[in-house]
Amino acid sequence: MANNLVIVESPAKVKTIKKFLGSTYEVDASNGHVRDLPKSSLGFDAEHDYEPKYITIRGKGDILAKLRKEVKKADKIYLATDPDREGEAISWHLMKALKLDEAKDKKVYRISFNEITKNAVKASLKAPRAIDMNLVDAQQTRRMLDRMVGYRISPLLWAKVKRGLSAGRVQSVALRMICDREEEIEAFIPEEYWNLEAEFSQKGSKKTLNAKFYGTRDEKIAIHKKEELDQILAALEGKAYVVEDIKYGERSKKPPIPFTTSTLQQEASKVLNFSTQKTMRIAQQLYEGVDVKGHGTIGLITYLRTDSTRIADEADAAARAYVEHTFGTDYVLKQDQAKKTTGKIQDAHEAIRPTDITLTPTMVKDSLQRDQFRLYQLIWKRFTASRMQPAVYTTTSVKVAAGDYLFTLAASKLSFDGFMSVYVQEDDKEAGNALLGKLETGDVLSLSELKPSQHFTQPPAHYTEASLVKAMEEQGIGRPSTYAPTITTILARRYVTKENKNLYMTELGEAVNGIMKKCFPSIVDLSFTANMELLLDKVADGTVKWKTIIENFYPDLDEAVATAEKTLESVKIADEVSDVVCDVCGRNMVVKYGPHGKFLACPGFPDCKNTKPYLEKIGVACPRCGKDIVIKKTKKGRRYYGCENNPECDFMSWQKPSSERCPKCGSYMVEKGSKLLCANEQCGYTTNIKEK
DNA sequence: CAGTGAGCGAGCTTCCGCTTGACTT
Repeated sequence: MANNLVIVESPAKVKTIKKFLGSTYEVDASNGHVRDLPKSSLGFDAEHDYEPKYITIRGKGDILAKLRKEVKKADKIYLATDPDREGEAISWHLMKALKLDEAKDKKVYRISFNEITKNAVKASLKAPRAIDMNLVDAQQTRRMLDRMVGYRISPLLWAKVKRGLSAGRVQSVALRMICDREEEIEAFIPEEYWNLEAEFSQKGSKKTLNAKFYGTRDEKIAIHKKEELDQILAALEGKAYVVEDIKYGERSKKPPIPFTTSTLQQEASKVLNFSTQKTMRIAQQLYEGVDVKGHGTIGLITYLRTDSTRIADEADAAARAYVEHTFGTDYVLKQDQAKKTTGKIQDAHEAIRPTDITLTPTMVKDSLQRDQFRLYQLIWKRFTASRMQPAVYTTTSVKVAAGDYLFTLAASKLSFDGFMSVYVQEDDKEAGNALLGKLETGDVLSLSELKPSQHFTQPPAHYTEASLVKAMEEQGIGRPSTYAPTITTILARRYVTKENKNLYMTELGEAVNGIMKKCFPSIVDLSFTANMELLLDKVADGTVKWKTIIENFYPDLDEAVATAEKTLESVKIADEVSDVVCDVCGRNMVVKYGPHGKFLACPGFPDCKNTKPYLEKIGVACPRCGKDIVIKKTKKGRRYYGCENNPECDFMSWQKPSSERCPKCGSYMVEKGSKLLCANEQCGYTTNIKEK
């Protein structure tokens, strides 16, 4: 009996695939890449043909050791890493690291499947092939270009700006996009404009109809100034509002397509207020498996890092059956509509969907933590909706004439909810006009009020994590596995800060972006990655040798770095000065960043090595001793409030103390959400925080 | 969701992409 070994990337797949293949197959995972360029050096020598040097990635030694043992026992080895550029390279590295190319007594195959279903996995075994070295070379090119950019430019930033900084093909462009947007916002000049609404009353109802000013019969008029508005208002004085034309129609709204990593991150940010990192952390938990009562431990969603909207045929059929059973035949998406959501041919993974649609959010609610439940519910609803019919609105658009002017009135009514019976997005919720009676041409409407309103055009919005991910995806920059980590990096380098949900560039970020644009304009050009991909495609199809690309790129980069080293002025970013005086030498202390966050240091370093913890005052006096209350953090990073006079005063509180006093017992009060609670539990007095 | 609270820390850093933990911002 043959002993077979199948190696995949993700350990979460192992159990499922083992179940498909039976006892003659051992299945194990590489946990991603196993070898890489060394962390401590460039990893290739420009003088010696750019031959890359690969070593085992730290922490992957044990995994390789285990794989070696299993290889020993096997006759046939199937390299079943993901069907994409990185996956092909992982297979090649595995072959090298496990010395499979030297084991003459064993057969080694490359197989691939792009969904974890029994059919797909079984079929892959029947179509084994050799490793595609062109594809591997494309990956090596990508890897080396990234290494060159990152490891040659970062040290320049250490020398010219500050230690620990970094630059890279992806992060530097992400930063650039944020900086460009901020420049647009600063350069924006708001323009005044006016809207004019006519509000009509409807017989026997409090509900009004609202028509928008359009212009004359011949042209649409935009109102820019108050004077223009006043002229129109004067002309409208005393005029009758007559229905001149009515059109009835139908409008449909398409169901959403299933989630990819990027759209999941965007929607989870919008609906659940999750950061990209949080979304991925919780999705990973759902993917790895949760103990669901009555089902044991099961993975609730498919793979979470994907750019495909493709759905396995089995899952599509199951979803249609579920929708038909639950909502009725009318609600099932017509077959031809669904085909349009099919992704590219070579996508490694399916869309993100529930593994079993019959496990409804309600059924698993008790087995999940709150955030797990909320994210699962979002994914479940989105996928279910994607297999459902469009929603249909009947629409009425009315032209209302008043003298020479025209108003337009649009009303719509949902006539078939379709997918919206499960999945409603924010922008679907806004209420429009609801037409109660029937209108006829010639009807005179009774005007209750003319409502002019002044507006100004708005600058583009700041990027949020979600909108940055969307923009990066549109530009082809970064991959599903790197969107969240890239944001974490530019935040960690303090190029960017996050306030509420918005990303703002810092002085440091602006300086680094300036250097990049000046010294490496082609690398921070938004089209750099797209051009790189075109070249990599040529390597993948065998028309260009990978070293040709490297040889054409590196000398130019080398020269640009050398020039910058010579000509670029050092940039000094001043530390933020605090009002805390150094008790050793009397200078004002400055804010520094250590591994645990901010701290205060003497600007005289290294002569004066005095440091103090950074304390942020909240402007509230300590209820016990009257000194300032400061924000502190526990070892675990949780925020609490304490007295700056600690340890003399031991006042501490989890909740934010308020300067208000309890009117009932005179004790101090704390804020909790929008409530103000008395800190004295026996008292129990609560009130709402006053609006300011 | 409930229970939960500290005093460090400034010189060898850095890339992207594949994967999962360890351990905080």
